[in-house]
Amino acid sequence: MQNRKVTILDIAERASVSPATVSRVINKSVVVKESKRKVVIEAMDELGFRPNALARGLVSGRSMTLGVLTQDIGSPLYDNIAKGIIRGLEGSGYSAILVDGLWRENRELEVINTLLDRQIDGLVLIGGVISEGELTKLRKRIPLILVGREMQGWEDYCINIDNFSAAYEATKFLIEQGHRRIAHVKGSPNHQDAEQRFKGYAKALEDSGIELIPNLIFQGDFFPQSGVLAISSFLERGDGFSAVFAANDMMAMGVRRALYQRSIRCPEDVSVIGFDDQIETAFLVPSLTTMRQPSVEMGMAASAALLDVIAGKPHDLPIFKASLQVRESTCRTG
Amino acid sequence: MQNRKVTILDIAERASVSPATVSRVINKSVVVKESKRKVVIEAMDELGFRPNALARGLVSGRSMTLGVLTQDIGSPLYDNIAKGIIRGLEGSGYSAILVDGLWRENRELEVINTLLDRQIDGLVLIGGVISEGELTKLRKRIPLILVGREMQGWEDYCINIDNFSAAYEATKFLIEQGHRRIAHVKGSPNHQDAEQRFKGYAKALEDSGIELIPNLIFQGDFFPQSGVLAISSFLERGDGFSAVFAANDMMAMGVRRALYQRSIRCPEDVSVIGFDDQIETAFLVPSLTTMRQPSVEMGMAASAALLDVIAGKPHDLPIFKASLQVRESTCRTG
DNA sequence: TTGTAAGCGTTATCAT
DNA sequence: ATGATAACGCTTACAA
Repeated sequence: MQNRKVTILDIAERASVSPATVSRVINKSVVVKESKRKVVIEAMDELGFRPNALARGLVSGRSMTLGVLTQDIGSPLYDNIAKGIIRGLEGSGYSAILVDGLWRENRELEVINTLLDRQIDGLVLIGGVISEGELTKLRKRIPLILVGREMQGWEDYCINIDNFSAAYEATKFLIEQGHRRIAHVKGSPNHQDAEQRFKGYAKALEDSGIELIPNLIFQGDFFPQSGVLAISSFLERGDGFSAVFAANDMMAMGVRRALYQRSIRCPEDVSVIGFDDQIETAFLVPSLTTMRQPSVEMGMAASAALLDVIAGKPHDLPIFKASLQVRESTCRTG
Repeated sequence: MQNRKVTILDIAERASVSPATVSRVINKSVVVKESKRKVVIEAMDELGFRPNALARGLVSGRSMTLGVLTQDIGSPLYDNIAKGIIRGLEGSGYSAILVDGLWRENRELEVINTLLDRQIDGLVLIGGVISEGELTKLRKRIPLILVGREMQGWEDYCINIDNFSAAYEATKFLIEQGHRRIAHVKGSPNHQDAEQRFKGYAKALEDSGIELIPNLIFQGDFFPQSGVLAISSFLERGDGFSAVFAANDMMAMGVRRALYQRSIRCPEDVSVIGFDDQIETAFLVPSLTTMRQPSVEMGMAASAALLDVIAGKPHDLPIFKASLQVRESTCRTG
């Protein structure tokens, strides 16, 4: 399509210097006499030179590329984390290759391999179900940061909110509002955060001397439809409830929808609380009470930390906390 | 971190063949005698060999990488398109580098340059505000597909729904339901789809002999809050309305919310129609009538077409149409 | 069918 | 401060 690629040799020739000097100018690695530097810069401008990142990566061993393994492009939470990661790379010279693991370990391992083939300098894993054994192997090969997932003995490289405590707080809030029969819509099986949220919910009930009723627990999948199904299930099984804690906002929307269809008022008859605080929740009718997760900030922290790790600098991870956003979908009862 | 990278030379030595033969086995480019092939494969397995994508790209001139320029990671529509693109790459050997243009031409051009530096084999542009002049230059340099954007004389490489017609249809639907005073919340300025939707709206009114009332048009930004502000504006200016057409679903949610806060019933007092059909809309209360846009499919078509273009094969683009999803937020009036 | 060898466009290691 | 020159790991003529 084009005449020919302009290389460092062309610049060297035009500026009457050696290729090495051109390289030095590009990389600002060692000082080059100002007069030469100027000629080189001019030559690069005139010829429209752009360095070939592949060649640089090959010889330098640094590809300036990071891998990002997400699990579900299109999920509001994960997309926000990814957005934060990519935003955190701005101006760093690094780019991100984004791949989708689809919450399947085999697929995850496969796409990680394609990332490694591309000589990525570091990797961010968002969620996922890769076994700890594989993770242990992986972290020996490449700088690694986990977001939305935890791993024993690897705390310094994990960015997460405390899902257990957050769910505990959400449930406790409902209890303080006088609720005793609190249903729960679980997130997808095998998702660490979903498990933690369930456990926090259970513990809050226990600490308040409230019995956990299996009929009031529904196995959802983080999509709205499962919130709808949850309500059907609860109603069918006949154990009354005055509040529902859904493990994310989309399921909470489904819950709210199902209540409406059965003319059960929210929050007067049933309070609903979600999780994540995706942007839409504040605009629902009624607006949704939820646990906010600072997803974009978490993503930014992830790339910042990863860049430090790659540079061999000490990194520190901010502590992220979920925060309760009380809105209209919950109220006192009793 | 690791002993040393296993290269093609190690394999060659271990299998007692030349590096070229190993390469042939990897690429299946020419037939290698089965016995040798087997030894090579074995050697690769035993040593855990993985080819270096940088080296391959450098010498072959094919990086097996595509660039994807989106404008707003975290936006439901764009994320779904990106999801489709990435999904469409599965099994092709290509990976995607995702960058964010933030709807700013300078930023877009800058990140496109970083993509070109990385020797991408093709580029998908989702939306964006790059001038046609720049696009013309760009498409001479690299295989290009546009999604969610159109360009004169470049129709064979653009994937889009007809926003004008879709908006026309949405507005016409409201008119057929008896509405005459139909407000419109516009999408962000300079966004091609927002402009088209506005034009379709205006044309539908015109064709039905309904006067367009400037006070009933609000300049939004595709975020929910602008839907809220739109209602304030309409009410303040005092021109009555019985329906609102928002240029996307998030703004429609804001509209719905604002109506609720003022005790204006939806749809009894005011009908609301959105655009995009993001997953949540079917679960709202009331569920939202909207124009569905097959975003994931469009993304998949984009990568399929791009791969064809790169391969020098003829490509054809399916025609995508928006489809009206009638739900509860609209009803007859008058 | 296979091997040899010349690159691909840089950076990095020496000297100078 | 600068210039040769050897890598980096692979593909691809060209020979054989």
